[in-house]
Amino acid sequence: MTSSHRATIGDVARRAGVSKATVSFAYSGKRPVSEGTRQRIFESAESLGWTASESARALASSRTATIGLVIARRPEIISADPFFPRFIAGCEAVLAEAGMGLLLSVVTTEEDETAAYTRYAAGRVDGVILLDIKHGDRRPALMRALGLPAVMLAPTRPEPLLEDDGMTLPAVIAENATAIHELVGLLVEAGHHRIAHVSGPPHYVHATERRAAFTAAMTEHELDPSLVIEGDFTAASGQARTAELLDQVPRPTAIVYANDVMAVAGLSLARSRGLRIPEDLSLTGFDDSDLSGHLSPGLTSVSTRPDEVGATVVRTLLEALGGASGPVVRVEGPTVVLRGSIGPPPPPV
Amino acid sequence: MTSSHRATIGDVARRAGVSKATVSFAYSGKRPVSEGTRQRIFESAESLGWTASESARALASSRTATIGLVIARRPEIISADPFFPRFIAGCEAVLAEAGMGLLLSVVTTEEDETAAYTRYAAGRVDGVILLDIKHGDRRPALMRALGLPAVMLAPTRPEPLLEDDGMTLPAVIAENATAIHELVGLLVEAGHHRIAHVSGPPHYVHATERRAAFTAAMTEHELDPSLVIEGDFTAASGQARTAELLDQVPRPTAIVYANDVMAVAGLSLARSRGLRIPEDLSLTGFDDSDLSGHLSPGLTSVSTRPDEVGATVVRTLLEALGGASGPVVRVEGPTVVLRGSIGPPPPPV
DNA sequence: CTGAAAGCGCTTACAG
DNA sequence: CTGAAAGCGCTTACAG
Repeated sequence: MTSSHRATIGDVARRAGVSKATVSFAYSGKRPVSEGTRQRIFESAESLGWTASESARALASSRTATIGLVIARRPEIISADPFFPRFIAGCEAVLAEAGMGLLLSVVTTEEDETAAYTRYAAGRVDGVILLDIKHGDRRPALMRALGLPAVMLAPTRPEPLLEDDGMTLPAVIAENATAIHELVGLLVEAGHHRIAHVSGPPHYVHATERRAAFTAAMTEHELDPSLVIEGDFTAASGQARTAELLDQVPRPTAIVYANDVMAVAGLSLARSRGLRIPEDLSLTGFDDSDLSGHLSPGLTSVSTRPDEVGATVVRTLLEALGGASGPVVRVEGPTVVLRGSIGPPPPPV
Repeated sequence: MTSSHRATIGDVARRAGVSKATVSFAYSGKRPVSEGTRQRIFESAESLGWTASESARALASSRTATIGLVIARRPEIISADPFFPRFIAGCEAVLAEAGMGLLLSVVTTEEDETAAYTRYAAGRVDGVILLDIKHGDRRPALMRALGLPAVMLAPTRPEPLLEDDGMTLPAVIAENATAIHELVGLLVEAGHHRIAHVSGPPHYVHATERRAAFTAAMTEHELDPSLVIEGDFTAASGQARTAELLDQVPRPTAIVYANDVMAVAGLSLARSRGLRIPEDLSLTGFDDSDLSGHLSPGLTSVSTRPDEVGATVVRTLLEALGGASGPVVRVEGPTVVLRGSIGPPPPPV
């Protein structure tokens, strides 16, 4: 209140009658400070409304207290995916506790993606989170070139991501295969034989993992595993691929979708063709969006706990920044959420 | 390549045979630099792989080149709202061009919200974007207390947001009323009389604006404007409120929802009760989510161009940071997207 | 058109 | 338990 400008550590030190170093140590705890001195410092800081300048701290300590996240998807697809907001909320919970922040970019081209990481590497973040890992993903190499610490989230440790020298990036593994196996098992148990899968885009590791799990599960049950058709996670593809499947003779009695949006679009299309859900057709989604639980009937889906995943990813990154070498953490698998969209198949004609 | 550590402006200056000042000016353009010198500087920088440290730049120039966005909603609701990802993408487009970044927080309590803004104010951002303005919103006062420049996005300039001294925050106005009027007009034209509205939570200015527009439009057409029922933007409320409306005798022949998710949940419920869309019931949403266009039938909705809104908001904030005083920018209103979910009402019984 | 130097507000060895 | 001082890597008056 004495000055119209923002207080600095010097103002606090002067008012408390100590050195700037002592003020700094009182807050960081990196050196013991006597109780009385601490009190005076905190009081001075409070009455001056002082908080340390993050810019100055960043320059002096070479730590930005910020991590970066670059999402490389079309905005429409992000908005259809309940994963991101929950994931980010999970990240934030851990970051806020550590007094850190999240720098976010949404990009659509590889060029913009590289530009974003490059800007991040210019002293903007301490490390980054790599999502949506692709087969042969170029980002691990880019991270190394930029000297940017990173942790990746992937359904399995993808072999092509091993770096040149054999070192691997820290990773959080969140597998999806088990849930797909469970879904197929439930449908088989209910009596289904012709089960189809609408997959995600094959360049994503998580999409091919779900697809491979579907094929494996069908094979295990000695059913035809070839009813797989490629979607791209959009509502448009859910609608179009479902139309193709429903045109087949005989048509599938159940469809396992790689995400909820495609499933909801498919469900709507099936209904518009006069099919009853689940009497004529069973459907399952993936991601457990808020909408799925409140459709009529509800959409059976898979909850992936994105908030826990986000929290774990950030914790892993912070450990890696702290010097822990290449930890690989596995988070608990997703769980199936059973709702009214599945039932026994219709009686054969 | 000569050193294993990151190059600094000093390294570049030495290699190019100039002073650090000249390197700085060659990049900022704030002082003329001869063409030959520029070339040598850029070459030196490139061969050293130098980019200016953002931390140092921030400290020296008192500009963080970062803006902040705090979203105070439950993650489930964010994920149901196609607005945010597109809005953020729109922000990014402008920010990236300016070499700036976006710091994002997702919070659920007022306490965490305040904490987030407080951290931002500690030299983390140059300014913030205020979304989801509420009646009597406390944030303008908070921004002033923290000395944090801000721009707000609101459907109208809300009077309670005038600051104490009569100064107002810069604002971007994106009104929704016109589109609601249009929707009601379309339904009336098709022959509907009993039209209901499922609103958003009344503390939001944008929710009450849509609601008020509905009431006004109904009154204009000399129809009963009282069929308004309060939702909260979640699928659950869309389902529950629709159930209540369908239980009324006589029941409404058309429902105008304040967002798409509620409309989709409502549509699904109506169908599960054996109602045909649009023969028995017409429905409209708001936001134009990717899903809406690919349901069968499609959901008539309102496109709000969130990307343009985001870009405009950022431009307005950057102008304000540049010294322009309290600009108020109006962005083009949203447009109705007509799809199969509306038609003539069923013949009276 | 260019340079030498102060300064941004912290952190952290060094010294006591 | 505490202080004086150097240093983080830039930007920007001041001077020529």
